[in-house]
Formats: sequence, structure tokens, C-alpha cells
Amino acid sequence: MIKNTARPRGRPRSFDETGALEKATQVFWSKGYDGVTIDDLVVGMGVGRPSLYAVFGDKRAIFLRVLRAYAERQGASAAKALLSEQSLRDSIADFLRYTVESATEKGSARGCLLMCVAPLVNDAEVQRFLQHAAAGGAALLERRFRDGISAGDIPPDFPVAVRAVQVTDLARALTMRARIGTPRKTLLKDAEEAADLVLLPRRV
Amino acid sequence: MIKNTARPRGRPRSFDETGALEKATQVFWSKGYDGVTIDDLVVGMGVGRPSLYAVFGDKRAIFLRVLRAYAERQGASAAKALLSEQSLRDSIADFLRYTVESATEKGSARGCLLMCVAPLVNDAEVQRFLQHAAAGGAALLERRFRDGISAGDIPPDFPVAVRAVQVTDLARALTMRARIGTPRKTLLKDAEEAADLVLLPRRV
DNA sequence: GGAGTTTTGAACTAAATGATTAAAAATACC
DNA sequence: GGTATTTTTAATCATTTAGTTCAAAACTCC
Repeated sequence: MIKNTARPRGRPRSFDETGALEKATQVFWSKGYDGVTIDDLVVGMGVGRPSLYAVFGDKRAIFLRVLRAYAERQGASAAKALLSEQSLRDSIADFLRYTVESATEKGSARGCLLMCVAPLVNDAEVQRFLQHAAAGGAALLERRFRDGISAGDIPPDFPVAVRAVQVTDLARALTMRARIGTPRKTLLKDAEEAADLVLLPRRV
Repeated sequence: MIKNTARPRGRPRSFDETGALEKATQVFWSKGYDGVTIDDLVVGMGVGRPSLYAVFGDKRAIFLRVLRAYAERQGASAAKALLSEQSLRDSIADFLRYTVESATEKGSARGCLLMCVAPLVNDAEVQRFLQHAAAGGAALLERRFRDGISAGDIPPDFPVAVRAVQVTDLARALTMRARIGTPRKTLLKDAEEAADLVLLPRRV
């Protein structure tokens, strides 16, 4: 006998939990942490106020969940760009292009939750998370550079660690410039130039 | 007969206007635009509420004045680093070092008003101002690169415009990383690496 | 010293905001 | 169909916030 305890006991929820969090992402992304009121979240997430407090907690708790989910998605995208079978130059360029594209997507706010809005949150836990996320991104790039050495795309003495943080820095800057309204076209050009900058061989 | 109309008519002000604006800078810098309340400004600037409205206007007006004054000071510092008599490499390194140092100054908030907090202000005028300021910084660097060509520090085909925006991008990223708590020492090392990255000659 | 002028301090108003409560609604279990 | 369980809707409360008002204070000019 299969007990159909698939559905929980009481009145079913009128919202999808992860869907509501994604909507919350957009709210924080466009208005910034301090600019968001509970009402903004109630409206933006489509969740009634009491349900919101019961299920997600207060603003800070919601933001932390949003941040973690966002970082996970972005990490996956970065890994996809960096670890797919293509030349090193294409990998780095893809990484930077994707950064620009997601920071200038139509319909969504400009910039990026991790790089633009979260750094302005005066909260120790958020800061620690951001430092960790930044280190993770750099590690991913460093690994890609190492593979590039193995494949012979770059010389063995290529400064993998230094270049890795430089790529994250350039991505960060492109994202911030997206936020202040720099056109996508400009940023895509600059992404190409950034890829060249970190990869082109140096004179000995 | 000299009319001693040096002092204005009524009760003298208890605060210094530009001094109060500098204090307001610190308030916005540390709390972000949306995180600042009028009370924060009243306390931080040392100006009574009615005087604050009468002399400066509302929060947005105060922020705009603060932003302009801040940009002017920062522009002057950048020009000083870039246009003093020293090698190109020292100029660029000084520019980046100064960026890091002012973004990690003790006693002041971390990061920078122009690069960290202002981009999050959803205001068309602020955005236009930031784009203009960014262009001004890049123009300053481009001029310095041109002088470097004249002086023979870099080859005549050095891509001055591209490298100029790349330096501003790297400075921007260093500033953002200062905001999330990256130690000054790390950022100073990265500033040196950034100077090398944009200047070291490329293989033909 | 008195009249006119400007700033200040304290109190005040209206609106926004964060958070809770209680009854009604929608479901599963028996 | 009745009961237990959970969510929802609407209302409510307390606090914070933006902005104003007004009398008292501090000054210049005559």
C-alpha cells in the first residue's frame, strides 16, 4: 500500500518556493539591499506578508538565501564556459562575454548581484561569503590556465594565479560599468580586449 | 568708508558648509545611498534638521553635491599621480597604488564613493555623472600613455585608448575588492601586477 | 539700546515601514 | 461529512522616517 503522503497536510501554498526566491533576486538586483522594503518583496515575490515571514524569515535571511542560490547558478555558468572543450582563448573570452551578457540582459536589472549590490551590504556574513565566492572564481580560472599550460596554449612559466585574479578583476569592472549604463556593445569589445590582454605572449 | 559687510546679516551659522559636506561624504560612503537616513546626515554632518533642508536641500541634493566634490578631489589626485615628472610605469603604478590606499584608508569606510556606492543609486543624473567621470579618468590615462609614446617609454603603436580603459577597469576592481574586505597588502601587490600587465611589451 | 534679519532647537505631522494577529479558506485524514 | 492542519487575506500595531512649523537665540545695522 502506497501512502500518498506526496502532498503535505494543510492548505497548499499558492507560490513556488524557489520561484519566489528567483523573483526576490530580481528585486534585490534592481533596487539594492537597503533600497528594498518588505513590501517590495511581498509584491515582487508574490507571497503574502505572513507567509513570507513564516517561510523565509526577514529581509536579511531572504537576501542570504538569494545570494547563495545566485552564486551557485553563476558558478555553474562560469564552470561551463571554462571547462568546455575549446581553446584557452575561447574559454576566457566566453567567460568574460557571459559576464557582460548577463550584466546587460534586457528585462533584468543591469550589473550583477554578487559584484554590484552585495558588496554594499554592511554585514560580516555577506562579506565573508563574497570573499569566498571571489576566491572560488579565481580558483576556477587558475585551473583553466593550468590546463592551458598542459595543452601548450601558454608557456609553463605563465603566472597562472596572478592572471586568474586579473581576469576576475576585469570581469568585475565590466560588470560595474554595465551597472552605470555602459552599452553592451562597448563592454563586449572590452571583454575581447581583456582576453587579449591577459593571454597575449610577452616579449622576453 | 569701508562697509564691513564681510559678515552676513543675521545669526551666524554654527557649521562650516564644505566641512559639513565632507562629513556627509563619510556618511554616504559608509552606509550607501539608500542606507542613509536624514537623521544619519543630521548627526553625521552636525547640522540641525531645519538648517540642513534650508542650506542643502533633501537627501538627493546633498548626495549630488557630495558626489561632485568627491569626484573633483579624486580627479585632482589622479592628475597629480599621472602628470608628475616620473616614468610611465611609476605614474601608472602610483595611480593604482593611490586607488588602493584611499580605498583601504583607516578611519574611513572601505571602497570609494564613485566606484562602489554611486553606481547603485538608481538615478539618471547620477548615472550620467558617473559615465562622464569614468570617461574623464580614462582620458587622463590616455593622455599619459601618449606622453609615454613621445618619451619613448612605449612603442608608437601602443593601444593607448584600450590600455587606458583597462587601467581604469583594474582600478575599479581593486576598489570593489577593497570594499568586500580584501586586505590592503594583497591589493597593493595586485596593483603592481596590474601596472605590469598593461605596460610590459608584447612579443611581435 | 532697539529694530530687522537669519539660524537654531524642539516639537510636531503625516506617511512609510517592519512585524504580528486572527479569522477565513483549502487541503488531507478518518 | 467532520476534524485536524496549514496557508492566506485583511486588519492592526508600533516604530521609523521625511519634512515642516514656530518661538527663542544670535547676530548686524542704525
